[in-house]
Amino acid sequence: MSKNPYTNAPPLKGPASAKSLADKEPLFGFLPRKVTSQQVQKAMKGDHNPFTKQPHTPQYKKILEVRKKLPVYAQMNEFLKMFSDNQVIVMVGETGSGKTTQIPQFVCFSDLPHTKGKMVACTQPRRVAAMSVAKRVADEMDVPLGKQVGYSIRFEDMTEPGTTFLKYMTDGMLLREAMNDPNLERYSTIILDEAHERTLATDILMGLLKSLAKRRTDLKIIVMSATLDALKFQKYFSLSQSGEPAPLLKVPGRSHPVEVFYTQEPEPDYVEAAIRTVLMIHRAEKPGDILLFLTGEEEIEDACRKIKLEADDSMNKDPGSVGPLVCIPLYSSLPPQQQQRIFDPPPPPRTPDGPPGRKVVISNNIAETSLTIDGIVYVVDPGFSKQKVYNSRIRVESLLVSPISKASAQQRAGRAGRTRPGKCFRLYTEKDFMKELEEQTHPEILRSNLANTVLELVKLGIQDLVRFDYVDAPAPETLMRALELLNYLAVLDDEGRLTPLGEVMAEFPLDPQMAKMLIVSPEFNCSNEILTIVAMLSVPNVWLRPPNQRREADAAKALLTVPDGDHLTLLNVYNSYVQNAHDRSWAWNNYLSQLALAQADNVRSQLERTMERYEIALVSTQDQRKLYMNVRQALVCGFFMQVAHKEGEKGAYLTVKDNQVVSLHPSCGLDTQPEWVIFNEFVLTTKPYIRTVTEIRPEWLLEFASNYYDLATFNAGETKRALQGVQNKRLRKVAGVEDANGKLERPSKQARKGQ
DNA sequence: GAGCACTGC
Repeated sequence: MSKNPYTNAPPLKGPASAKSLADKEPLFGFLPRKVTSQQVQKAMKGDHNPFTKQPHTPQYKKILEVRKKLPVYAQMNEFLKMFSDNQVIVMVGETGSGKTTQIPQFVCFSDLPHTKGKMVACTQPRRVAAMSVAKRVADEMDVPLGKQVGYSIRFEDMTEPGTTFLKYMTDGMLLREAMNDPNLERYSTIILDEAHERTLATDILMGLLKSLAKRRTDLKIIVMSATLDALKFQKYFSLSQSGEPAPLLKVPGRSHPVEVFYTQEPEPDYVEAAIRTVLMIHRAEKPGDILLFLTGEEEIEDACRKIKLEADDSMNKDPGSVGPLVCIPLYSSLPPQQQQRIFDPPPPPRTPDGPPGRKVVISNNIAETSLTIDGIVYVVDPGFSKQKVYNSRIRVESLLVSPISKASAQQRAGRAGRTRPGKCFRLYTEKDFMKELEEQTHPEILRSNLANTVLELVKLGIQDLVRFDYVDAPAPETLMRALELLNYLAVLDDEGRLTPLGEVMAEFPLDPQMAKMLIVSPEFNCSNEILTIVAMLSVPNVWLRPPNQRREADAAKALLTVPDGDHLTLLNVYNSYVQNAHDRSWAWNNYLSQLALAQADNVRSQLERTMERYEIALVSTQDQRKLYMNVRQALVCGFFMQVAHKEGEKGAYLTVKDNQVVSLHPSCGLDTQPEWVIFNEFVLTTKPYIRTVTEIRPEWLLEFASNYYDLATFNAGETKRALQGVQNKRLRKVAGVEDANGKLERPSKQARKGQ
């Protein structure tokens, strides 16, 4: 009251009064990791920032009052005691408990990282979360974002070395850091948040931290999770000899009750049932917005149209009792401006005293974790989502509509209770919920191609991949497949150690095939172009195709298409974008996503910086015909395991060695059906397709990937016969050379010879 | 002649 909060110098009244000591040294008497909640609360109450010693801004105390109401705040003492006594803690807290914002701050007060030149890290699975939580916590701690509190995500490091002591970051970013600093020396405490999501990066980090905890007994670890699968983490992090599980701190959530309804019988058509349920809610339930979960873009857009039609119809028939309804689709490939529509208020009644309007958001899983929509009172949950599955036999990741887990269903229901009590309509029976749904969604590590992960693990110094202490161990076959790929790419030697090439490859945030072709591309005088292609392949689809302008979009695409292959088309698109000065309207007029192109630009410069660091030259070839030839050869050096051979005349292709029957994807721009093609992606939709396809010559396979194209390892068949013919011709041509097999590790000489 | 669950480096 007596002090002007805007003054910089606090008035010092009595020379040695307790008050002035608290101002000058708010953390006086704090013993690292032995701090009590009384001490912390006293320091928080003071007029000066305990970490900067600056006077607090006026809003600080207002925010503090809000923080005090969070459930986790009441457990500060319990937490600090547990933090003092243990190296590893597991915490569970439902949404609204405040754990993500408060626990890292409690840790800072106890750990005092700034006094020892260390940091507290808190990981998040998503970039937006890392950014927005850091901003909130900076406000709460009354410091500018990027100073004492900061965040670190790909493309953006909002931290100040020497100043930042609380850092929010993506899990992938911490994993990257671990590759160059296996002991994570700069951190005194590491908090893994949202561990229940079981992202690949969080799973690997848990394994690393478990072993690091034994080497660095000074490192504290906190695993935070939303659901009740805490016991698994507690047992996993049981570090003591006695095998006692890590201690658990439970924090209650703060949300409103949600009443759950099930169907009496299983629904044969969940989309139809979902539409019916939404309309039923609209007619019969009190005001409040609806969230409907479906699986993909097409399903969502389709349902939107049908609901709109039916709702308009029913309002026109019965304007006295049915209000207007707006349908808002939500999925990530929507332009941001359209995604913003989910925050629009519901429509007003048609007449001043008519029935109120309602908003229904129809979303895929993005609304389950990544985005929260306030005002949702009703959730309609058909119980399905698209999930990634990995088939190690044919090395293909695909998306499959599958039943969700119980944990997912609970998360979805919870979306109805964020602002007031709500209702959740599950379009399956209670018996199915109890008996058929898995407890948890399978962790990503069990559903992915692990080529990249294995490369990361080897780079992290893990020698025995099979015996690495995974929270959930992947199938040995999946690991073998990954090792096989890395071996053919010459990333690993026969002892499973990184080759010098592998060392460099691991530095690139790319799949191994792409990293390989980028690194060898200077040998083909086209690293400038391969860099562009790699960047374009690393971002979402750049082609826009609005449903009512398909013909125009296809025509625009045809103008940019290079008939030799889709990879070269991507190169052409990027170059045209740059020639047109990165112009937004140029992109728009050509039915291209400016957002994706800008992202490609960003990725390209990041990769270029890494190339510079490892002195990988950026070179090009002037003659376009020669250039395209060189680019296609470089593609072979990375993607020789993704080749298909035309069989017969009907347009069927057979993938090399795996012998999968595939077709060229309709988006493919090739003007003929070449005998040999290299592809970026195998997609399994209505049938198996290969996407982003470029013509190659079979002799390049024998020349640049002789290990893989050792014909003795091929099953008899059309592909082998064709390759045999090419090989015989080559042998005749280079008569006098005893061994025509090139060395995979040294494509350079082979390549130069070919020019 | 068909997509594109979502993240992350």
